[in-house]
Amino acid sequence: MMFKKVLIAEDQEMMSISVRKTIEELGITCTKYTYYCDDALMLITKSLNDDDPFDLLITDLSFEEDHRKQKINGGIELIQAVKAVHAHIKILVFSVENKAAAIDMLFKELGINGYVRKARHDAIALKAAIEAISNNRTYLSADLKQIVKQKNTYEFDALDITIISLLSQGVLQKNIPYHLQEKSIRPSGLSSVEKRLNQMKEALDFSKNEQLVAYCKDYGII
Amino acid sequence: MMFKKVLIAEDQEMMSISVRKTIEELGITCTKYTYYCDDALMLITKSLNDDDPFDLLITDLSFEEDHRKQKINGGIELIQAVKAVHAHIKILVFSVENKAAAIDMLFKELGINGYVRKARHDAIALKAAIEAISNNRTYLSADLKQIVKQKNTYEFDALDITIISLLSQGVLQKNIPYHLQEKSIRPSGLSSVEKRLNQMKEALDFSKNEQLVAYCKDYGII
DNA sequence: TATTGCTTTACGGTTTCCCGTAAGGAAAAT
DNA sequence: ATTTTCCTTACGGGAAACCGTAAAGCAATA
Repeated sequence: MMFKKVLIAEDQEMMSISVRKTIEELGITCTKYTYYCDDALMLITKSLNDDDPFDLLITDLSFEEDHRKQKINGGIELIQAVKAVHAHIKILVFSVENKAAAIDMLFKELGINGYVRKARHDAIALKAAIEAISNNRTYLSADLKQIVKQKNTYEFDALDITIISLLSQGVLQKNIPYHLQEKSIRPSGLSSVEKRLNQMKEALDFSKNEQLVAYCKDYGII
Repeated sequence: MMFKKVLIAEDQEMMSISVRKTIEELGITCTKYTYYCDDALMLITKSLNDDDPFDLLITDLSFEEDHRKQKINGGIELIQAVKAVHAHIKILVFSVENKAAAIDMLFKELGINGYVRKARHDAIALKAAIEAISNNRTYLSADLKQIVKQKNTYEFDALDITIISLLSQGVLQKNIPYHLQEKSIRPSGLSSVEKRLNQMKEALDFSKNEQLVAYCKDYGII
């Protein structure tokens, strides 16, 4: 039972054009699209009020800021907001993100129905995903399934991220306890800071803080 | 004088579709496309041999690896290889990259003719870029021009980049002289390393190495 | 209340880093 | 050849980070 009404939230105009074209090729005629998260939520709520709801939301994860200030920042927040008003809409995420932990979270915590990565054969993958979801299955491409399985990445929590952020801003390690107290983050002792840094370095097989900063920058953690 | 023959090197199928569509809308009918760098170079050389050369290459920067092992890795290498066989072809880079240093390098060192970022209004930007380049102008969108202009007060040279790379890989500062000697980079003394680090931190108003690593990651310097 | 187990904090010794100063060395100028 | 200048290297004292261990806090349990 193919979808009838689809909403596309994607800020790259070129990519949005392609998604529309692909949808069209599947014979879905009632398609709306937007370049902004706030608009996407607005269209969803409006369609509910009009008693003509969307069946599927195809959304990117990263949206760039511009002059139009948004309340909703990024695809994750959008999915949460949409789920809050329209719990049963199917959601297909279409993004370049390929970090196992992040994708795993999308399925487990946000309950998305499919994930297609912007990559070499994304057009065919997108069609397959829409097809699968319309038949009440979930979709995740084979290569990503493997990556998700072997996710042995360290889970950074708020304390970890705060510590590394402070370091990357030039705060002396011995002064970090003061900053943590200001933010009411516990534990805040210098030894705890040292312990956490050692845990992170141990888990990732690093020896220096500089490596942690580089790693967190690479993976968008800070 | 609009282009007649255009080659598209772009590994994301969806994005490639959109680029083709955009080109078509400009009235350019002789278009070839490929998902691989090696194929792109091959098509360029073949067109030269056939005495029917391409006028314009539109290429992405990042290409993902897959089962087809490539000699040319990424858009930068592709541009260098293409320039080597066909010096006068116009080159338009179409990428998500928004690091000032990287984009600046593309124009100054690789001599590209235009840069369009994959972003909100990329379709209209791509058309404008092709239009501009066909009139022997270069193209860089206004927002990126600003970023490139106000780029770093400090010019990182090979020594700087090597030092910061080593730090970000976990090498102890006191061991850096050894690594520099292995790479035959001079000066290599520990004091010189310290001096350089201080120069960089002074110029950027930083106090710790962690800040330098974060900065260089942000601007794509390492 | 006392015990147990766990987490957080405090402390001291060692290593590394930081920073100023002085010595060494090469190239240019006289 | 000598001086000047600039850059590189060496060294040493003090600050910060690193690391192990011990003490203190705290919650759960009996």
